[in-house]
Amino acid sequence: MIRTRIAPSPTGLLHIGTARTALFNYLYAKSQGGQFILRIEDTDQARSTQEFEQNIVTGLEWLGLHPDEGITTSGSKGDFGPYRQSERTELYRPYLEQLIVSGAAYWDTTPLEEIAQQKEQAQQAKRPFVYRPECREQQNEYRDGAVLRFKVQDEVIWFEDKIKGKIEFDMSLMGDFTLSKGWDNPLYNFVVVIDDELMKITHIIRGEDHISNTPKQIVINRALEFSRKTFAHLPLILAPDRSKMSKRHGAVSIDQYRQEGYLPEALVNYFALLGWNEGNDREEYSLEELIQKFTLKRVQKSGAVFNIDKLQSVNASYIKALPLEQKITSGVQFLSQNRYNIQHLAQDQLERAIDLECQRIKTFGDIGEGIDFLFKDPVYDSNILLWKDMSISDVKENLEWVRQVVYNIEEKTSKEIEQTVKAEIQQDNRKPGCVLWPLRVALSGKERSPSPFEILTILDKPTALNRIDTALKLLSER
RNA sequence: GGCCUCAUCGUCUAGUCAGGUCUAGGACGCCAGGUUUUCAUCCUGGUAACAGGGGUUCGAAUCCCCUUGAGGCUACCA
Repeated sequence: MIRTRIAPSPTGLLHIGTARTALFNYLYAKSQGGQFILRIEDTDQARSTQEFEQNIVTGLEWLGLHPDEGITTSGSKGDFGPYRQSERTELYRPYLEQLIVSGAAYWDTTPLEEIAQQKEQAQQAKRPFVYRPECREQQNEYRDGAVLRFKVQDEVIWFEDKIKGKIEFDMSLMGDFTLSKGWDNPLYNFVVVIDDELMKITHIIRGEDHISNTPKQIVINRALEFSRKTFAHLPLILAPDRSKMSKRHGAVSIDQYRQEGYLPEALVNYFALLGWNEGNDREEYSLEELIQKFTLKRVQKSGAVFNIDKLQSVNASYIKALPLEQKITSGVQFLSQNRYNIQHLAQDQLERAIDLECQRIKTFGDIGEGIDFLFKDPVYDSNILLWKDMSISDVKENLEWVRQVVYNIEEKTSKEIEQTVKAEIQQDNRKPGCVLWPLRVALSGKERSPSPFEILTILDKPTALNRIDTALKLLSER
């Protein structure tokens, strides 16, 4: 059974990099009929919080990446828990003891300052610094303030990365690294090996910033005689300057995208294509389709710049493709969130407005700006009522004329209204633009908006006539 | 500095493993045209790349070497 995991630290909001790594773990597990586990790595008690954990767990589920095991919004589940490292401390001690007994690890009380000094000396002498203290060969016991170090052997450690291929490390260049601070503070590289073994993880899929941790974990894993793990290191998501994505580059938390009105399906689709493709031109995939098609072999080797324009374009097409009910649900939610007075509109009018606006927006966060005139009378500069080189009297004459047309309209759909109005225009020998531009501006108060016919299907007739009167009044005051 | 990784349009990428069908394809962006009263949508077209240098070969984006560039890691954080 293939088992993969995502093991975030709750030291911040769910990061897009973490989400993407989770997605690839999820896709690989599911494509192989395996399981996907969510473990919380909160050994760093000082920086970890409940809130961040909650944010990560809900964020992943919002994306549709439901773990088979581990921490979920409805609590912990699975047979290999606990799934929070902070609740696993007593599990680690026997393995620490085992490493000491087998001679693979030793206690070191060398003060930190002394090591730093040695390091500096080596650097000044332009020699690589490899920490191998004399006490590594002594049979020693725990003393206050001691750290447990792994006794690194001179050898070449290599592994076959499923994405990058063979990667080798000359361990004679690596110093003895720390496994645990005293008995009670086991550190990342040690803990992760124990947890992955105990949770029966088979494939470790993570960001390539972990490549240099891999040889450490391999030697620990081997010293403990654990089963071999398969590694796959994902290319990183990069900021536009090609450096690692961080807060200074703008929105990096899934939460932010959620609040701005991105769809989880769009995010998933975009992230999947950021570093993976099927080998053809296809770009649209549901989560289910990704599971069908995903292979580690087709994951890109190099980092990918996160491009917000592309994400927006993907999101826009997902919004357009949404079933009407979902457009309405999300539309209503974001309109109220953005404090638009949607009560002013009858339900069916509101629904038409949202459906209409979904053609134009890139994110649901944008909804409202373009149709605020539906919720309140617009305030605008009367100059924009003038189309091209029309005179004020010309505009007034056309508006007065079209007021009568609007007054007589009985049709309900935009298409029917359009037909009727255009027929009238033709019959009266008018230029469409001279009528329709001022009408549209009078109704919307905007230079850019949906068509007047669309607007007329949403505004009730008294409001529409009222706005035309307002426009006429504005023109008279000039 | 040391170690590791990577390298096709501005960006995401197809093509590289099994060299010729590549005057290098798609998407986003941008530009132009069409539709439209406007903007958006939609449709059509265009723009733009094999990092450089050596090999190997009849033939290299594709294989090899070097250079250059970019990124990651270098904790008693994860």
